[in-house]
Amino acid sequence: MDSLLKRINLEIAAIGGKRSRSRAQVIEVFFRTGPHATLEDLAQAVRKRNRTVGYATVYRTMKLLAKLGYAKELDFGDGLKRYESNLESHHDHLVCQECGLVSEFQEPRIESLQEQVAKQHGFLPTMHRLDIYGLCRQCAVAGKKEN
Amino acid sequence: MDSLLKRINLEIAAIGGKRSRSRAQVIEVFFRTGPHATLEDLAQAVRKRNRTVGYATVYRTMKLLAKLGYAKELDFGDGLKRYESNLESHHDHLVCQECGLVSEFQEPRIESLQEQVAKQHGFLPTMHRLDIYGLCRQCAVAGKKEN
DNA sequence: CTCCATAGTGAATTTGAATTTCATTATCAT
DNA sequence: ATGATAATGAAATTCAAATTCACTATGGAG
Ligand SMILES: [Mn+2]
Ligand SMILES: [Mn+2]
Ligand SMILES: [Zn+2]
Ligand SMILES: [Zn+2]
Repeated sequence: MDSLLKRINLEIAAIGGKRSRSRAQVIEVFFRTGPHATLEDLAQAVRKRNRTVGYATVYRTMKLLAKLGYAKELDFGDGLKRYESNLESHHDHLVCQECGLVSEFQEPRIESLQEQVAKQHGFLPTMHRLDIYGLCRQCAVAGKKEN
Repeated sequence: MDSLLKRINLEIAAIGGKRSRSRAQVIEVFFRTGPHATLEDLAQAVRKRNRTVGYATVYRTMKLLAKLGYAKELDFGDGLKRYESNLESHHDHLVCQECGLVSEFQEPRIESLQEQVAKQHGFLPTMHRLDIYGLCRQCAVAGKKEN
């Protein structure tokens, strides 16, 4: 974590940036917070530790982390941007439309089929997004009982 | 097309709605326009035919078509809502990050693997979104030449 | 160390697509 | 025809996100 922050600061310096306490705090909170946190979530968590940090800095820092490749921007269609660490391996998402639970999965066969599809279209893929929406186990069971 | 509008009007009546000239024009333009049109695109097209139609009516009508199941809302992450007809069969999208070209594909093996994944997680899927981002054939070629 | 160009900050403001409001008009069952 | 109410369009509002700007902090040059 400390070495991670050091590495990030090096990269920031490499592109002509300086260090700052606020930004370091945002980065630390981000990597300590669970995945799929909204900007609001992150801002709350940061400001709980240091009230003086402004929303703008949280927003700017997350954009920066995304640019450097450390964070991924997510959008599950609820009008809120979410972020997750890009250090863990690639995965896709199951999003519960009832309770908002987001779970993750990996399916190499889907990944490879996507590559095939892209190739067939002469398309050079750089990323993809696969979100499956529906009801999580809990909410599916609860829904059945209501009938 | 005419019978489609009639069918839609019947469904609208069934839920206590009335008909209107403006709405009929929006619906007609929507089904005549290519897929993945933004709300702005649709509003422009409608107003080209009839200046008096307000943006609000275009927006409301598209939301209504989505609710009735005739239109699908799309979001390719550029901050603009897009709509496509839901009468054609399901497909996913290849989105060029350079020129904006959106192409479509169907891959039943991916669809079926998604079902499997959902089932494994006790998840009851209602829909999914798979977008592959990258460079279309044209832009990939153009990019190579620049190096 | 001191200087100082410039990156970073946070409060406040702005942006911009989408939605909502509201007074008016259009639809349609009776 | 009448009246209840759905639909309209201009304008106002919403809201997350981005931007502005006066000020502060950083860090390389000398
Ligand atoms: Mn995730
Ligand atoms: Mn499509
Ligand atoms: Zn759930
Ligand atoms: Zn292209």
